[in-house]
Amino acid sequence: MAVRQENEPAPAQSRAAVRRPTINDVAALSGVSKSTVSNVLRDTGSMSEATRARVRDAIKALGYRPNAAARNLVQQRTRLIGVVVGDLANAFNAELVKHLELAASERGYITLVCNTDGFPERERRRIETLLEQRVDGIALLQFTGDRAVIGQLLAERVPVVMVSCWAEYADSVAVDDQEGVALAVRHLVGLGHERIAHVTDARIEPITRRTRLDAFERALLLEGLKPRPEWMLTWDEDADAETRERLQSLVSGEEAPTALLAANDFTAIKMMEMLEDMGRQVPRDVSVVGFDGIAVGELSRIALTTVVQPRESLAELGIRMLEERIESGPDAPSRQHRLPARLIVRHSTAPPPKATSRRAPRKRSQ
Amino acid sequence: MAVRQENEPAPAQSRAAVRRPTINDVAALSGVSKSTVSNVLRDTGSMSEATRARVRDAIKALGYRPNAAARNLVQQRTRLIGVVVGDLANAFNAELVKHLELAASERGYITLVCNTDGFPERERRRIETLLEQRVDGIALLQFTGDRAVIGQLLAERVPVVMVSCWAEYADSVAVDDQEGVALAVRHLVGLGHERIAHVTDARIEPITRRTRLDAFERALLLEGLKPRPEWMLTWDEDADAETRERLQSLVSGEEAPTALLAANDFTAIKMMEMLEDMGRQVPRDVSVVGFDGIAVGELSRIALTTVVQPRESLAELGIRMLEERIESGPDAPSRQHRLPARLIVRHSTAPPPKATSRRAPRKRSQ
DNA sequence: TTGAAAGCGCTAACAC
DNA sequence: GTGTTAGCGCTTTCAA
Repeated sequence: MAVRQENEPAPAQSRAAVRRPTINDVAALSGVSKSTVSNVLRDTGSMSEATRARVRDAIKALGYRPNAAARNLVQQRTRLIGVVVGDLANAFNAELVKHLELAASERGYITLVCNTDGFPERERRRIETLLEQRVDGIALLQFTGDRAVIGQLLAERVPVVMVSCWAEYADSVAVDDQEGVALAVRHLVGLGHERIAHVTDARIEPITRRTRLDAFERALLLEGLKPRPEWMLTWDEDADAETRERLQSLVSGEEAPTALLAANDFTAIKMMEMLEDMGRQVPRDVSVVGFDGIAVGELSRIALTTVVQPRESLAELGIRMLEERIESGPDAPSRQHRLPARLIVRHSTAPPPKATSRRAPRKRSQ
Repeated sequence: MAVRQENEPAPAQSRAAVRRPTINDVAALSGVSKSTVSNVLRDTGSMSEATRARVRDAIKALGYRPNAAARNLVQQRTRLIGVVVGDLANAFNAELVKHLELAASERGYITLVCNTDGFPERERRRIETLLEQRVDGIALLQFTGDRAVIGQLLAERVPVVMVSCWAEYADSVAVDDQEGVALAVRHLVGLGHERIAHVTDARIEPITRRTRLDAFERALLLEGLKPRPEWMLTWDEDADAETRERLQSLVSGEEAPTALLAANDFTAIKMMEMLEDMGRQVPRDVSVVGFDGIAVGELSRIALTTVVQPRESLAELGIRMLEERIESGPDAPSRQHRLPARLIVRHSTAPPPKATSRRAPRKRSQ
């Protein structure tokens, strides 16, 4: 091992990143001007086949690759888009990001993925970075953070699309929460459940949380059931014990709910776990329905009945909307889309333990 | 809806992305030269407090934000790093990417995430894009693709680090597969298992696959057990039925294995599903051990005994190695790290159904 | 302490 | 068909 002397100069190669050939090198080698090279690269202008061939050869010989920074600088667009996500480790988000990356890439965009872990400070810094990069647009996913940020972005006239969340004043694409929740409630009622509780997740973006909760109450009402405030739980990862306690007291009463509708799959699975810890079987004692349709739910040991969000379409449409926004500029009116939800019935739902009422099953146009 | 005339000029805002203030604007407003502004921004040089304040005010007043493309161009470095991953929807990868993003961002790098779905063509295009962006370095995760690509990158002298996979000639960081597998085997043998099968996944990067398989055989030998080639399965998502058949015949014989060691959690869980489809209980009839330590395994309904990879350390160290490579240039010798594995015993393992031998439990220095 | 000027690698308008 | 030229927004000498 050579010991480095105190004042020895740094080793040769150090960070002097290998010099890459530029368009000038190509021009010199092929004996044309750099605009001709540029024209060949971008397939514009017109030139003789011979010239084109010579340029192509030079490019290959040198291993030339255009420098995006230079192009960005002069074109004033980067074909970069930022994707801001709370938690990539969440399966739903990961799948969404994956499809966003695909859709973006098919349209010639590169994605910069930013994981904020829900910290507003981190989020602010990430967005700042994205703006320095002059991203052409930003996709906000399951945005749990400071909503002021959105307003600020809009004020800066940066193209923004909300994917799987919602803001009145910004382009948004999300699942039809209302219909999704209604599907779930109808399914449970169809099985004979009349006492249905709702469990939401503190980390769901507030507007979506509110929407799903409202949809839940409305759906109950439509089924002739009365929403009970004490049956609305919020699960908070940071206050696990508290949730457990509330759930415990909820299910141990005589008039305990026979079904739980969770605002997402993650929570649904958590609830299954908790219930079984407490000695309640799912679905024998309590039915559980989720929302999202993440892959884990398919496992036969989980077999979660759930409302599926069309992740691929959400991503696809989100990117399309973002691109349109980029094209049309900040003054075009904002657009919102709701995509249809779909119920998948598996084995976490069953009729309630004992029939608590004898009213005839209601026919509904599904 | 206004109908657009044939030769009408395009609408005003259209894609003429809002003009952002430049360093010149700041210089003009604060009455200094742009080099002074630059110095204030980068906190270099020396200037009077008054000047600094004036420049700061101008920056704030204009909402100025430096343009990364311009900086990249002149500095010949981008602080961008590419992360190439096969499948983000895979929980292990998603977590790794998440931690890579964090570690990178803490060091001032931005990550470009590329999902290849294992298609060599897509992978090649993505890497090409990364190189056009002049990323400072690339992290290859669970790299299943064309290994020629790595050689090519190395030949181009691009800083590369393999995270959770291995290449002799490139910087690599991975878990200690050998020790991990040994832990699992010892655990099973300790429970009394003597007939242990191995199931790998066709999508695991070949070298890792090989390493784990070899480690498995070696561990068996060390325990005085004989590896049986017919007990080495490969699960292939695209040939699900075939795997099922092989598994079926494997477990239906008289001398069937009483335990399965899978090369990753995903496969382990798949095997649990298949076994239970076939009417075998886990762990009553067959024990199953995984490898990775993904979150799903923690669910009480899954409760997978598994070898945990230290994802956070892998990511952290991977980024650090990449940065060092960026600093030291392509000629520094390559470095490899193995991180310790940890066994987590949950409820997918138990003693074999009937004691098949009475040999005394062996004491081992763990 | 500050400024002038060159130039990073490319595109695009225009000339020839 | 092909070349010339003027930047894009910044950093970085080097002078003043």
